[in-house]
Amino acid sequence: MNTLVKRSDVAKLAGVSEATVSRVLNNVGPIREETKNKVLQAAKALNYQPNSIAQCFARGKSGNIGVIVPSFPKVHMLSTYYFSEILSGIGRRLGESNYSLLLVFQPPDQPKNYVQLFQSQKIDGCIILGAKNHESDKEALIHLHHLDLPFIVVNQTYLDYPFHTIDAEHYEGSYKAVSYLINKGFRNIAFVNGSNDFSNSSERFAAYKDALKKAGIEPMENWIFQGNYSRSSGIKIAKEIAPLIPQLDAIFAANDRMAIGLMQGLSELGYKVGKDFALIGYDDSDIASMVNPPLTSVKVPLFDMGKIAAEKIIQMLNHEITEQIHIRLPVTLKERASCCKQIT
Amino acid sequence: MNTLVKRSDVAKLAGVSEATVSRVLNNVGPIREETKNKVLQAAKALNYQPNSIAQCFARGKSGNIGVIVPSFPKVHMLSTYYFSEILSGIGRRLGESNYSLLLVFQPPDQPKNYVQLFQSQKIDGCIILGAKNHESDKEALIHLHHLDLPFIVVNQTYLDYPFHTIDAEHYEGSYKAVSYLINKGFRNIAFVNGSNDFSNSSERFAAYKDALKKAGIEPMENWIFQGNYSRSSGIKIAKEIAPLIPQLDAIFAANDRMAIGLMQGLSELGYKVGKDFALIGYDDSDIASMVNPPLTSVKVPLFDMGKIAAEKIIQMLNHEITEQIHIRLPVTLKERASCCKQIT
DNA sequence: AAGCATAATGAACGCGTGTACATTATTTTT
DNA sequence: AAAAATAATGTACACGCGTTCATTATGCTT
Repeated sequence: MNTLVKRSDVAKLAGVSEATVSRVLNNVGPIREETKNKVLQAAKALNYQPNSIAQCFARGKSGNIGVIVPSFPKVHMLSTYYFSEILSGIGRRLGESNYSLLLVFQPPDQPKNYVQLFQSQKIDGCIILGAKNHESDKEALIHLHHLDLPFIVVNQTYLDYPFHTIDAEHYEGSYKAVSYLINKGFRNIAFVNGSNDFSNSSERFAAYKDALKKAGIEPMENWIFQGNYSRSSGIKIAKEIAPLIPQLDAIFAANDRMAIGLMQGLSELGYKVGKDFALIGYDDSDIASMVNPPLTSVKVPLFDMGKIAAEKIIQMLNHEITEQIHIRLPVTLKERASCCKQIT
Repeated sequence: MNTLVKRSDVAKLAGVSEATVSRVLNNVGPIREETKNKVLQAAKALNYQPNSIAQCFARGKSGNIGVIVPSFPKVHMLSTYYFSEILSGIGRRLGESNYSLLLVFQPPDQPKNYVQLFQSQKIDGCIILGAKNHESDKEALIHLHHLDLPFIVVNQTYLDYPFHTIDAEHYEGSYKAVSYLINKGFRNIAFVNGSNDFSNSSERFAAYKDALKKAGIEPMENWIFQGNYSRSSGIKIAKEIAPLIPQLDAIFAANDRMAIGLMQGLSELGYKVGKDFALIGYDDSDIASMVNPPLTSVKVPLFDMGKIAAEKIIQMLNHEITEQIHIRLPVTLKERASCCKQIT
């Protein structure tokens, strides 16, 4: 890789001007077939590869889509089914495009400044994962929005702001989950939610209450718990929930990791899923089918959400989008053995 | 984001030349304190952000480190503890540097050409994950190596080639695992390996045989199975292995996913881990502690491997590395309940 | 065959930065 | 105080490409 082949080399070999080389390679303007062949042949002979940076510089675009991954203390965000699936989806779509995927790990405890990424021209657009309802997060997004920068938020809905978002029907999903339990004959259903920083959580909570009420069941204040979407929080809550088990039929957890934490925690205390209580998780992550009994869960099309997010960002960069994007994908209930408790 | 602030704007406001602005911001050459302050103030006032692309262009470097993620049909590679942990480690280290992380998903079935990424100046160096022993993979790496391009291979060792590699002590890890089983009194130990495309697999296999022989046990040809590191392959192999269970004490699986597949498959056939046979996995992924019984596993410092890979690539780009890198990190055995079978 | 429209190509420049070299201001040396 | 050394700043250009504008070749009309 001593001296890279550049456009001028190709031009010289082909016996044409640099402009012609550029035109041939970019397919612009009318070109005589013969010239075209000469150029292509020369480019091939020299194994010419346009300098991406120079192209970007000349075009005034980076050709990169930034994907912002949040960071939480002690957790490797990517090692979470949720994020990795979305990221895979994004990668799949971008792989089919000419854009590159710039992975940006949001440093913890630092004020978020996505605008800088645009100002420095590092990215042309960005996809934001794991945004919270915090003021600081919202401000960062508002800042982007005010500058009319192309970005899209995945799996987080902001009611008060017209951001472009891709989300899933978490209200419906949770409603389905709880209704499913009710239809199975369970009536005493606890709810273990994740952090309220995410709109997902609020939606799930609302649906939980509504589904119960619809069935004529009054939600019980002390049957509602709050974890942080981690397995350990599920284990912790298991201890609080255990004394209530005699009265409880079922538990609805806001994600699979917490559900598994509950399973494990309660199991240690002598309560078995599918026997002493039913359990339903959320996300339908890979682990749902690995535990015993397998976990009934609400399947969220995370991969597709990533794909669509990438798709939409590309469209935005092509100015093919005029209206606000607010896509919500449907979710489905994946039945497994964790809800098989016999009603007594 | 109408018109971006550029160096000339800062120079004008500060009343100095552009070169001086550049010098102040890059900390080169002697600068009068007063001038420095003027420039910094002007830059701040205008909220100046250097154009990253222009910088890269001028410097002749992209400032990107490419991370190559392989793709296999039907699997989202990232959603695998293995890859996501390594990637997180890489991200952590790069986040502390000035390099950006360009995530490159290797399209399936396409001839690999990493050189192109360098020729187009998209990346300055790269970290390759999931490389195989296939000719095509090796050729791609040899090509890189011949051109003296900075790259490092993670978790794959090539004996015949002087590539830079970061790996873990998989021979020792497997030896430990098998010896552990033997020390616990198990003597009839089956081995379920993953694809032979990976050096990891060969190492594990060799250690399995050696550990047995060391204990005076002759490895049995028909107690050796081959999966592909997926859970479904574990489930499939469970059917083959079931008839042997009466004679078998224990199974050593080359990764956790297959181990869990075995657990599930054998469980369906009536054989319980920790009762009818002992089971030990590999990777110590998050799922190991989620299953029941929890899976004893060999813990591989994937996150650290990623961190070190990034560290080394940065050093290579700084020309701080002269000798071949061939790091192998130690692994440890993580004991859990899956090896508690009572010897009869 | 002259005139004109259009196709095909070349020449020249800008993109925003880093930096080598030239120039001027300041300090040190004698 | 003059000369020399050094600090501080400015000028000019390169980096490799896309692209506008100018120019030349070709084909078509009358």
